[in-house]
Amino acid sequence: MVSPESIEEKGKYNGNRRRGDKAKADAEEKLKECPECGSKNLVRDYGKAELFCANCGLVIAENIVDLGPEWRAFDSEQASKRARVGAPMTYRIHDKGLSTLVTWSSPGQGQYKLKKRQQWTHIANTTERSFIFALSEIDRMASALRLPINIREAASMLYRKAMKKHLIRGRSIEGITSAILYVNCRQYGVPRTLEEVRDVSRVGQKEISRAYRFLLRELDLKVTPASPVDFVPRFCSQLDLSGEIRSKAVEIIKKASEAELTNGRGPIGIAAAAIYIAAILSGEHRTQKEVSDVTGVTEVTIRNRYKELSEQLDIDVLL
DNA sequence: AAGACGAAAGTGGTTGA
DNA sequence: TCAACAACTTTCGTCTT
Repeated sequence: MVSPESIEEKGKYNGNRRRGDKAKADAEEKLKECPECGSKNLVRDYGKAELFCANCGLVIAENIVDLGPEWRAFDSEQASKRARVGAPMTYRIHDKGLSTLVTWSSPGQGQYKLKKRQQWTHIANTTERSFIFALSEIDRMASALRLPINIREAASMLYRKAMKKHLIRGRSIEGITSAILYVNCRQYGVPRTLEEVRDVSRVGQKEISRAYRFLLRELDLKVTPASPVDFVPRFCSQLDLSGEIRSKAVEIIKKASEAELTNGRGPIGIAAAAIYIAAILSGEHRTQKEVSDVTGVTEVTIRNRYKELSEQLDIDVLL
């Protein structure tokens, strides 16, 4: 599931932790998985100072201490060399580069070369600018979607790849970055719905799906269809439902897929219906509207799925 | 008044000639 | 490229609690 690149990146990140933090690190070792859903996808959000599960969204700890980067920068030069996602630094480097280039051109070289050089720097300037913007957008959206760091890194790398293949020109950065996050969430088994991505994006759903299909085609990415099970923990958490209901819903989904009731159906609708049924069976009733609001599928679809499931799996749903 | 139900028409994406 | 198609949505009237 995890791409080789991100393992390398992670290794770098965890590799040389400062010694003084050993105690803190030990404390963190104990919290390796989510007590709610058992997922190991825990994310630290230093902005909000909390530790939460990327899978179900459960906040595990608040007011955690920011360990900071594992390196220390003693001056800006070092900082720019050591930072891995250094948008502001790149600005600074670029500034430097520009002025150097201009002073190099002596009067004797003529106007043509100077003009060429300016054109070149202009292009470098704008592509770099948009790249910086793309990275900051990836980070902003990933933050809003509460995605783990490995997905953010994978997203930056995918963007870089798209840039190398010249797929960005003439397309909106927002569309591409949104689509990239959508892809990566799926590849890492923590799928977000298209609506969820759209809500944190600055472009509409239509543009995101267009960019999504475009990327799949051009980079021939393989994205396995999302499983309904992947959505269950997060939806249950958002509906404030217990772990008992979560496992019941998963059980229903498994039976449904064995009975081939999931073929051709949208995974989110299946998840929604399974959760709806599980909640009723466990006496923690949620209305179709409540489930609909969280999952983004309509009540009609929940009804249709839940009818199919309850009838064909012989589940008696007594209200 | 709120929730559940289902019919009917509309939408957007996929598929196959 | 176009039309058929399945899944899903929108809308709305009706029934139940």
